[in-house]
Amino acid sequence: MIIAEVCVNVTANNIQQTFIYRVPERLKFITAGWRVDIPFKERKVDGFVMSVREVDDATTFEFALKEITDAIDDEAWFTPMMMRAARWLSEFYLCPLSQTMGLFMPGRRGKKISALFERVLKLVKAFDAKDFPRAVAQLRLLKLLTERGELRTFELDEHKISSAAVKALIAAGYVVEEQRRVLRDSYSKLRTIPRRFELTAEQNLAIETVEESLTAREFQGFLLYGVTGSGKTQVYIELARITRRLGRRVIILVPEIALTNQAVANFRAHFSDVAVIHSRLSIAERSDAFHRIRDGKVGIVIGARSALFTPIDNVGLIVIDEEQDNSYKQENAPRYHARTIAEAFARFHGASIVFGSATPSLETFYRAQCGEFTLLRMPRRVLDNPLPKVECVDMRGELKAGNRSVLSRALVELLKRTLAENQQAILLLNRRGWSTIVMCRMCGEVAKCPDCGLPMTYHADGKLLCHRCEVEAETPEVCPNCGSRHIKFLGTGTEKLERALKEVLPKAKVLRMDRDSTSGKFGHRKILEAFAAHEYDILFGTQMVAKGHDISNVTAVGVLNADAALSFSNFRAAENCFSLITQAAGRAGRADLPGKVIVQAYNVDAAAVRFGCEQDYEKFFANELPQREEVFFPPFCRLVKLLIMNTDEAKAKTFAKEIRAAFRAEVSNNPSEPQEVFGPISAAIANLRGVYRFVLLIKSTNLSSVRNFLRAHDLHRRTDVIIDIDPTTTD
DNA sequence: ACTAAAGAACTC
DNA sequence: AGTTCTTTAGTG
Repeated sequence: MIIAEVCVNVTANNIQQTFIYRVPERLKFITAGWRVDIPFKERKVDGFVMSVREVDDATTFEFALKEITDAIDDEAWFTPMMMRAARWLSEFYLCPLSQTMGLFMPGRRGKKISALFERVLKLVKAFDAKDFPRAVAQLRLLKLLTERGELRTFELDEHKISSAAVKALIAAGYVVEEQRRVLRDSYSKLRTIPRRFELTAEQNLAIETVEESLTAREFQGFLLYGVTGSGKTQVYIELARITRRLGRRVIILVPEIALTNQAVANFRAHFSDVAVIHSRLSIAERSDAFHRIRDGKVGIVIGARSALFTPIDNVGLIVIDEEQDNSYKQENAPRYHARTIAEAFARFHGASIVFGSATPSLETFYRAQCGEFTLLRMPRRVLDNPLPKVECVDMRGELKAGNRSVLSRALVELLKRTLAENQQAILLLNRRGWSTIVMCRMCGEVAKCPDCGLPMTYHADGKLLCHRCEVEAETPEVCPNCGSRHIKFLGTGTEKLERALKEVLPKAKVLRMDRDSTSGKFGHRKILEAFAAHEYDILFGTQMVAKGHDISNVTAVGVLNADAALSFSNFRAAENCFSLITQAAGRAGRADLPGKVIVQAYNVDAAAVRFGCEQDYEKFFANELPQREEVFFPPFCRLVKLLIMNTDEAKAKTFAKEIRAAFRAEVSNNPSEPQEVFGPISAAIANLRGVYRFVLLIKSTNLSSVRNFLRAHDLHRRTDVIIDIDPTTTD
């Protein structure tokens, strides 16, 4: 009798074990990695075969075995490496195996994705044109086929060839029709012209250093710390070339879908076997990319964090570009960090991993400083382009001088000068919408999201929108609290900025880029292409205008409300603020034109703003690191956030306190291995649709001891506790 | 004593 | 998660 160990694909925290099913004779081809249909309790669900083994017919189990109903695909979906990775993820993040296996599928549910086929006509017999004196259409087809070798049937219409003509030629034996699988790839035409630059000495040194490790085929980590415009992409491309030459594969990760275009275009200029993976591809398209990867037809996979979860094997190099970017963290279950996983995968493969950034995360730079990773410095821009000049404007001073606009006088001046010289500008304002707060002038009541309590943003369409949970509401005409009609719209978002720009610079062509203006798979691309083609003078929007792209005619950059991030009670606030200023400033003057940047802030003395304007990461790091040590936060510990939920506020709080007490009692806190637990405090969303939420924050230098504690108390199997390992926020 | 509702247990 | 089994609260 053949039995299979099956991971049942139902999302439930309390199912953490696998189940045994009998494999019927007709399905005995099934091996580990197959997706199958199975009965589960009184339901029909899908599952993943983790292993298969033969047992004696007389073997009995304490439970009655059920039979696998059917196989889903035509081959095993999961490779051994995918299953190993899923197992590791499930252990590391304490989440169900079904959830982490699900990461490796194009769609969450175990549905077979149908392949797309096209019909192709081919010439198989020589012909004599004289034999077709009246059959003009037939002759046209024969000539086309001679020219091109083959013709796809959907092209017949445009050549005015009827199906009758085709039929006649097939019957006469000149032409055959074949079916061929089409692999959908909407990025297939995207590429740039390869630009060959002389590599700088620093680039060469970085490449040579990593090359040694690539050749050794052993795990090693590198931090490529290069200022904006220092040519990191060129280094990635050369490293990919070396890796491919060694017969191994490459994964390139970028933080956001919007950044894949640029990366794909750059790599396609040098490599023909590039696949793109990200969550906005259609399931079919992603499935076809999987197919090409599984067949070994892909050497380089580029994409956002989900590009880690493909059937790729023999990986020699993983690159994490802009490694400090918080979008690498998945905020819903499974709550993984792509940087952490990439490192683990690189160890599995014996691959080199390169973390790239102009503003590395404190964690990664610290690890490099401690010698865990090799630090590769590129402190100069390519072609000796200078870093842009940054001027910091104190907005309190503007207010005193009577300027109540969002745009400082210096910035308006800079924009006018830039446009007069026929150059372009980028403005960053990290809030979308019209105004960020809607408040009653009489009683101070602020419009808040009914679901999560976050102040709602007023949008130009007249609606209120919650930016955390997307809830929409009508704008009140009278205050719901006191009935007053005096309602104020405070704070500035990108929509209001648009009007301000049009008032000050009526002739300028301005283009807004934020989540609202970039819907669709290629929304970002269209905007960036139009701006790069100089159809617009000023590109303005949220942080997506600051990320990664390289437009050579941009000489001016403005960062509005640069210190806004500092008002968040997040231990990473300073880091985020610093990095945003530096990244935005880096967009200016990348070619032969020098750049000028204006940073507008209220809190101009804050270290993050000061060092951001100096674009001096190492000074910022030296200033920030001791502060982190003092308050015992990463990189000096790991964080584990527990979110405890209950409709009864007191019950939630009491349970949280019980966990805290148990932790203090059971987990050692010797000085060599400090571990602490804080809370319970009310979560940022203190009440979500009637459910109270409290946070316990565990700080530890030993993650596995925390994991053991959580497992011992079955906290990972509960539905009223969310475990977030390495969270990005602490509330 | 009986019923409805909330909680716990189970799924090969 | 979804289903069933078990305990508890509510009713007169």
